[in-house]
Amino acid sequence: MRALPMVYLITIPELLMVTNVKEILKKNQLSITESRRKILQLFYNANDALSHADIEKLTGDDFDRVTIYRTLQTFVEKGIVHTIPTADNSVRYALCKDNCTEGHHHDNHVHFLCDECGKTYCLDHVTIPDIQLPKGFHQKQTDLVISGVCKNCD
Amino acid sequence: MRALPMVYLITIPELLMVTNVKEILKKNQLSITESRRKILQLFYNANDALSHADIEKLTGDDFDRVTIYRTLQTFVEKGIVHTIPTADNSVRYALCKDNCTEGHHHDNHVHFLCDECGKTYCLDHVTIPDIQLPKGFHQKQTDLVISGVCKNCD
DNA sequence: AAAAATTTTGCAACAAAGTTGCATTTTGGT
DNA sequence: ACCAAAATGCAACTTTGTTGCAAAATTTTT
Ligand SMILES: [Mn+2]
Ligand SMILES: [Mn+2]
Ligand SMILES: [Zn+2]
Ligand SMILES: [Zn+2]
Repeated sequence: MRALPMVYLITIPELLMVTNVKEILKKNQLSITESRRKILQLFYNANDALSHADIEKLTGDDFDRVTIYRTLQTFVEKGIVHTIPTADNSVRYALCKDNCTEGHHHDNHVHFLCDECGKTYCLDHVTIPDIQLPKGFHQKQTDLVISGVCKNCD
Repeated sequence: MRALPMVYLITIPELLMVTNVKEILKKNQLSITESRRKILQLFYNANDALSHADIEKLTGDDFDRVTIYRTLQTFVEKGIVHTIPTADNSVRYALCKDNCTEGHHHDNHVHFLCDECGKTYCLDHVTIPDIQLPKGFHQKQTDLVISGVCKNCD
């Protein structure tokens, strides 16, 4: 009989992670509530963007739908997460990695949507090129979303 | 008393325009119905993109909401109009000017959304630059939407 | 540590947006 | 004019998002 493969179970001390999230909330002058802690933690655990529906599923019935809407809105306002518009009309949210501040986002990176697995990626190192607009048009925000097949579904 | 300003009223013969729209429907192997004719005509009259809500207002209660949804869906499938994703999660539709065919769109131009007047422009002459994606990612569709202040609201 | 002030949450009610099934009407072809 | 196929209208339903307000939780003050 062959030996079973060795499995290393690494447990990350929750206290550390929670503290981390707490610090971020404090830094942004937000009161520490269960919903904000848990939802922000979800973003740190996920490696892709989350929709409102995703969060609703992941949190079960811990929180009311309205609370999730308001929490996401707050995070966007504070520059903690940014929104990603999609062609199918369902906004996703992802952590801001650039130093975004209250009311001012700097996430000028490209977003990728996989048609296969549905994942939304922040391509943090792919920046949006400058676009020359016709006379009279003044640019404030630019969203570049590419869809196709991701590296996992390749 | 000053003379009133001269007003030139130009009436465009409806028959001509309708025929034009009819031809486009025929070319796309779609049966000529009142809703398709009227909605397609709306797009030819408008110089900016239209949302489902816009069309609902413009057509009054001529058609059911569901018919408008289905008509737009058909137009998109046939390559007559293309969708424009927006940050506020409301899809707009605009005529395809490139030679798009059934199931294959080629509208790789930039879209502009005015924060002031809410208009959506197809910047047909501003093309989306090529984006170099990380290994393993395969590009199918690209949407570049810029928001700000348009030339009219400047 | 307790009380007061402020903020956040959950609930209910509502509005807007979109989908589906099916009977009726309209369209295109003979 | 007739028939088959396609499109429409209607009803019912789901999903998504918003608002007001009382209750609960958090922060600040004492
Ligand atoms: Mn991003
Ligand atoms: Mn366009
Ligand atoms: Zn994928
Ligand atoms: Zn404008």
